Amino acid sequence: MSHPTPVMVHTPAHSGLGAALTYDSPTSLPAGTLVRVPLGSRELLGVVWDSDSTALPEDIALRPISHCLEGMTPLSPNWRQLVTFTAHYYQRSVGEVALAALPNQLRELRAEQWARRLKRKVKASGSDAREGTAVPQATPEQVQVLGHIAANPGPFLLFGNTGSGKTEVYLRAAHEVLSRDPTAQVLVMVPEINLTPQLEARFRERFAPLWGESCLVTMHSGLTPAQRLNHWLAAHSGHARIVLGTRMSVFASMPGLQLIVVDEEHDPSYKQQEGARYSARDLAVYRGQLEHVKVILGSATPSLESWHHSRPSTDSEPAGRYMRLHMPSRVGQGVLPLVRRVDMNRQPYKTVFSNHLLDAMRERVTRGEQILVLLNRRGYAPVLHCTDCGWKSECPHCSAYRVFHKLDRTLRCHHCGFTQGVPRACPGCGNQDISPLGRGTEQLEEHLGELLVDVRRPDGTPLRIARIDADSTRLKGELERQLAEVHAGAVDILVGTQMIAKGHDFRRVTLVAALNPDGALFSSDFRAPERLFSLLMQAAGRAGRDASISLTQACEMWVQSFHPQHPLFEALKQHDYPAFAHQQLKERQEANLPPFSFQALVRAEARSQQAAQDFLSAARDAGAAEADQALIDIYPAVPMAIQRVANVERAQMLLECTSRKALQAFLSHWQAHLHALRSQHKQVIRWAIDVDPLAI
DNA sequence: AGCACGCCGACT
DNA sequence: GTCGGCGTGCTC
Repeated sequence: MSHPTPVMVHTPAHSGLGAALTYDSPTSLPAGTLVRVPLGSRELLGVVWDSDSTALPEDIALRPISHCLEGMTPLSPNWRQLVTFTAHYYQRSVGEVALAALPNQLRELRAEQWARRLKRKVKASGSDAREGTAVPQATPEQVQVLGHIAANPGPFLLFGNTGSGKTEVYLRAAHEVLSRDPTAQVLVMVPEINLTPQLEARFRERFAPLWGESCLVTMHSGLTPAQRLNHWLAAHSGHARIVLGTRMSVFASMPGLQLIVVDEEHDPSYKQQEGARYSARDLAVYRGQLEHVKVILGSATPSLESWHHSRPSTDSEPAGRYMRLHMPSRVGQGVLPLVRRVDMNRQPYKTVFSNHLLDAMRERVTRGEQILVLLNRRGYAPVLHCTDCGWKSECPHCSAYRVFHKLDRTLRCHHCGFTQGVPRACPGCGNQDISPLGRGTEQLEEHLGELLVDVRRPDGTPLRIARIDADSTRLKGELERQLAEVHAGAVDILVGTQMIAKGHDFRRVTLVAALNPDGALFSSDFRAPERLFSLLMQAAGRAGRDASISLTQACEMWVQSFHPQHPLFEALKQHDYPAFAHQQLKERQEANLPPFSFQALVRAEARSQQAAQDFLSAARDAGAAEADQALIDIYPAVPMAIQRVANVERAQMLLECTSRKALQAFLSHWQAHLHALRSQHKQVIRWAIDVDPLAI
């Protein structure tokens, strides 16, 4: 008996093979079964898909399925629906999304290896429960929040400062579902797992004593292929009760899923920035609805989207779709740091550290306390420049300057990676005197060392400054090593990029300084203030987490700015996210920006800027009539902020609409035009649609 | 996207 | 004489 079987394989949407391919199978295979199928001269992993009414191509002889990966439960209808939705919403092929959501090694596994693995797995499952540690008493606030979560369908926006005890709420909510039902599973998502090892530690500490070490698995890009496969199988089989992972884990196959937690839900790293550009946070909410499972989004500075969606009802307007739960207190004796603004207009020209700040830093170090200094620019200086002829360290391949790295005396392009040694003399005029322009973390570290050379720690030894950024942590394990040094108290001042503001508790930090945050205030990117506020709040949250210190000495967050009266800093001073959000949302509403409208971005890359823009303009013309009818604005094509990267010219075109549905419907029709246009614009290297883009 | 097939320049 | 450049075109 012959069964025509639809199978999804990894084929891109623009190949004419966007839908399922039909294969021949001797037996009827249930949808969700993993199979290997021939395609051309290759053999690929595929997933048997739901047979809809897709017409079979008549003139093609069906090839047989090579074999199926037996002994594994088929992927569930919910999983397939999540994948289908993602593909449609983000304008990609279903096969691409489905196969990208599966561990890579599953693709390479041949039948014999598969059989061996299944046998091995059975004996591996044993319980190894360990000694438990005391579970803290829930605060009245936590009890109340948990009560709301139990009594309402969600999704919930858990709004609470660093240290307000959000993690304890996650733990208890997870414990509740896991202990009620022995097959229940919980998905916990974090922005970047290596930045938040503490969360993993707390989940392990709480649940390993109950259900063994293997009850929790992680999913992130740092796993080896073998680990990824093992962890994926543990989740898929239901053996792992808690999956803790980054954005990719939203696609984890979890048959017993009962709860989804998205920690730091505002974090931009939830948005995938290549391939299918999905938002794992948005998909988590969709998945929750699909699987009738509660979703908790947590943040001290929620995304304005989530804040808006969780607005309480007013006289004129109904409440948003999410339920907002507020946790205002800080657990323990910790108090929120005092925010101090330094008006840089009153400082001498080119001041890096105001004297006030330096004095405060000296005082803290002398007392044996730690300091964080934030600057969002790595390297020594962002530009090298000749005072004679005006030569600047431009990258020959990008429309950007190469950054001067003094430590290894190189000029490095942070966009394409092009690196050269620093020239001895100006390449333009031979002048020996070329000088750095602007400041990066390397220079800051050096400069600070000179300024504080006379400062001694309580034990009389000289102070130590360390730098943490993408350069200093390039080697594997280096971040952990450096952080351990800070925790051990070997470092007094930590200079770094936003990396150090995320996730880590530095218990003895009592002063955090942001040196030059003004760039985000007047940025062309309308989300820049939101990101800055979140970064500063998070950085402020690093300070004063050690009760013994905060009792004796107030913690401080210093902000040096030329616009100290800016409402963003006012709100920061009051630790008042709601005020900030209110002001920002008002601006967004007036300008009709998200969350009051929905956007999509088409990006094109070509050898010449003209070719990239021509393609986009043609696409605009092709969709003009339909877009007009659907009340969609298509803006003219423009060069991207960094127009050229690695000798490729980039252009983009923005689409905007007040209806998400209308925009989505338009995009799926328009795709076909774009594919057709692509063949007429042969100079275009590639193009892609980014739905709900984060940066424009 | 792969991967083959296919038709033109510098090497063992 | 071949090795190999990447331009079209096909894959159930």
